Amino acid sequence: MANGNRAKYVVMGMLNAEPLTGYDIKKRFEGSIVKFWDLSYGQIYPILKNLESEKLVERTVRVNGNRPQGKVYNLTEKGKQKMKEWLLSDANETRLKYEIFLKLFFGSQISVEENIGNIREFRLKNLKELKALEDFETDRGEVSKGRMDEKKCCYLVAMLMRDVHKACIEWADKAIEILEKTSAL
Amino acid sequence: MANGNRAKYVVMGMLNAEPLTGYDIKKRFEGSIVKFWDLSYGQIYPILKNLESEKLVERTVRVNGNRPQGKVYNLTEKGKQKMKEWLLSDANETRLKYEIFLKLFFGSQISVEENIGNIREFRLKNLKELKALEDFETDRGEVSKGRMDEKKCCYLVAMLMRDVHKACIEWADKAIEILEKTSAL
DNA sequence: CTGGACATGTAAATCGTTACATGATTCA
DNA sequence: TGAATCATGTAACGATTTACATGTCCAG
Repeated sequence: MANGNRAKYVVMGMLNAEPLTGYDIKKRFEGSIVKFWDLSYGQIYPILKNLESEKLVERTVRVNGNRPQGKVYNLTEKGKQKMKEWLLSDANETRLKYEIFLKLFFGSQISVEENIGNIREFRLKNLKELKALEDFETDRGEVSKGRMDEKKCCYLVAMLMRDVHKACIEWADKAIEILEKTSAL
Repeated sequence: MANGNRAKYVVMGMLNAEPLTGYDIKKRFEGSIVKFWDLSYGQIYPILKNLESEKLVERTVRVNGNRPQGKVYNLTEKGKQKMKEWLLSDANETRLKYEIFLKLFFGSQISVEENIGNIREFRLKNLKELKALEDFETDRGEVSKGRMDEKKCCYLVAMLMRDVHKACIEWADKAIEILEKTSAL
């Protein structure tokens, strides 16, 4: 397993919250905080088929009026178990993989000014991501005894993302300052 | 091009600094700050073949004594041009893709204590990465007029990585505190 | 003379994206 | 009636990993 089959668990995690069609799953990413984990239909439908054959999900038919309209999947007990196992397994890969690292690493192949340009762009993108996060930052979730409600989960994820983007922006400011000194020398 | 052919540019970037064999390229990642961008032989050799057919690299033979020993590649003028183009192109993807996001996002499916466990592990891994960075943090590079020397590049990358890992650790402390309050309620 | 580092590659499998094909329903 | 949205899927390609196969050179 190259990277631990994350896509599979994204699907299962979503189905654990509520029964959904493949189409629904795709749509759930829009406006979601985990939109960067977006799956394509080319992944979703085969995964659903696969999960069904493993009896990790069950298929029912969504009825609208008297017509069938969509295959709705929901997580079985076995599926819930598998999902929990994954949630409790070791999270791998804490390493960062920003393209800016690579460009900066090879930065001696371009001028200082050009490097500053790249950093400015990196800063700008982080700023945009930060702004996009604002919607998620407000609701801390209920203070419910011993339970993790979904809002609290979302809040914590948003908080981490915000902090990382902020750190990147602050770094960019420092880096530009250092390089401008070099440049002005 | 799904993600802009980064692997190709990693190879070219390395060859721009010095002529190397495929084997050398692989070894260059060990102990390097961009070790997370490690390529497999299954990628390196086909890429090298490909770059040669595009005349972006040239092959010579490394001679050791009087025996040939390894195919050494170096970047052609055309290759340097391509590399520069990439360095000046828009860096895409500033989004973070930590597995912890996903686990936290689905965190309502496990207990608060289990979530705290995951966060603690995330914290620990960031701490390890931080320590591994210490070697790179020292040398700021020469203050050379208008040029980006390799040490400065390395220093800036290390600085960014360090800042991000620090932000993650600080977030983890805050998050654990919040969750412990919930738990103790 | 043997194990480890040097060195080059291929095959298979997995993972993921993009583009395409198809068709039903809904609403203006 | 035509566009948008709902809905399901496949095919082709591209990226990446893992495992395998092969062989040389050098030091102890």
